[in-house]
Amino acid sequence: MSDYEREARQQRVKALREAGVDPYPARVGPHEPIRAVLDAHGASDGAALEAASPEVAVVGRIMASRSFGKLMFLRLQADGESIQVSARRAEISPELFQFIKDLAVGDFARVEGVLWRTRTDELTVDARAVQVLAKALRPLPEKWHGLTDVDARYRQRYLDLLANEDARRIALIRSRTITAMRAFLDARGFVEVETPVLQPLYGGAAAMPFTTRHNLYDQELYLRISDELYLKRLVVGGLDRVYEIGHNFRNEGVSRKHNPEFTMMECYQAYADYRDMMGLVEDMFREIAEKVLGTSQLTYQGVQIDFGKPWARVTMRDAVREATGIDILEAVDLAALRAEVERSGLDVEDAPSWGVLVDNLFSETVEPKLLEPTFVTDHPLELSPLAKQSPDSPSLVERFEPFVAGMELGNAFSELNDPEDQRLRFEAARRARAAGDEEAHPLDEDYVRALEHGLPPTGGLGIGVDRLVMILSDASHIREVVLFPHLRAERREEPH
RNA sequence: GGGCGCGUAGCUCAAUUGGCAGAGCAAGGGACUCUUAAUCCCUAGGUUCGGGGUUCGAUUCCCCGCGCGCUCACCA
Repeated sequence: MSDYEREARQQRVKALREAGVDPYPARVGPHEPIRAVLDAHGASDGAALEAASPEVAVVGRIMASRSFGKLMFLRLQADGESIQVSARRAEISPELFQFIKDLAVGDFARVEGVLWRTRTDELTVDARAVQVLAKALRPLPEKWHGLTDVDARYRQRYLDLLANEDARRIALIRSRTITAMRAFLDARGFVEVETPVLQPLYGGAAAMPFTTRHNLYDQELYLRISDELYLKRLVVGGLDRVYEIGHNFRNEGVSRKHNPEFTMMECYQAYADYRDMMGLVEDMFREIAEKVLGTSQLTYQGVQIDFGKPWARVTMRDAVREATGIDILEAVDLAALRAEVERSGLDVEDAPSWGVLVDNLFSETVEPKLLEPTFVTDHPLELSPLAKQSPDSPSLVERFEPFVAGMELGNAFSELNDPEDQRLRFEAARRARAAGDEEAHPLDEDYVRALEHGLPPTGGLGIGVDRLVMILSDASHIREVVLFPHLRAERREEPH
């Protein structure tokens, strides 16, 4: 590939070295944040600055450069803040002036100088001394179209962050969201823990795992698809309120809402049930939105969302009945439900079991309409091997999923703590597995043993953090909220 | 995995019916003491994603491959 520009930049680096200047020095001279300079002098007018001639030193990346012969302007940017720098031939030596001229857009520098205001009243540091901090060998993206190539934006996120304000905004919203989530849980007495990512047996969700191996123990391992079973073991152990924010890995499709590696917050609260967890979600989302955005009201992809109000609550049965006229508790087995679906003329994919058919009905007729924050409750038992059976209906469990803007943001239930029931559920899943359902939950003997020692009644909740950040940042694709999303392997560029 | 679309200079994009591959920005040289996408002159920069085919001639048409996007399926 052609590297005309790169060679020119390498020449500059070489010239600096030959002149005895380290282009990548180990020490940065004294300086203050650009924000501090703006705060201290942003209100001073030109006359006041001229009288005081305040001296400042700032550091940053050179984002723009405009030269007028004996005068030049640079824009220095650091940590999202920027300030203009000037160099005036009349004020400094010819050597220093040339040195500044030889700096390139993309380079890092420290500038000591005197504050003044230009004719356009812009606060500007007039350089008196300049230290090169790091030379760039490749250029920044084009300055006003920015970087729009989607693939490049994800593969070289650093360029995206430099060129596109929105990328930075989303990264900061993500950080503040997680900070606010921690603060919320910490304040309620939840203990943050870390459980294994490498698991000898995966569980806690219905999904295909990534597999790996530990050489020394000659052991097959899985990257976790969920941390649920470990967190509940901790509740058995007396950590009554625990949570973990971490990555789960699911060896499945990639879509607007799915990244194979994603961030999940799971929390478990002893002596609580799924209704308590609904209250927790309402409080948590309201508090996070207020902390991150300053308001509980927001717009996601044109949809108005208000986390200040209580969420709508609807059972899966009522939601499906309202959308289709079919009562899933009247059509109690697969044959009956199939007949109902057929009679209704709905375009719903057939399924191998009653529970899956209910889920298909729900996904296709209800889910896209759930724009307002809504808890959908009481799912088929068969789809929920870790949730407690509903006292009102043997075919349902105490479970809910929070939906916002048609997107499922999590999952929660009253945790199944009856070890014998748990064993039966696992065995049912094992039969489904034997019948070809690759995603059926594997039997975890050690987990059943833990339940046998006693798990108190416990409410559990998982929240898809990436999707929550999508909602809060109005991002349409999960890749926008993951700094380095999963991509196909790149063909390696030839080394230079 | 299926369908549709896209791939041209470092970046953002053009290129008539199939007829000399271009512009802006960035880069190099020059002019310029008030710019904010500065302006002006000059220069350089291309395996048109890769391979094959049709044709006198392919960025353009066809086939295969690669990559990316959208979408469907999958993902409770």
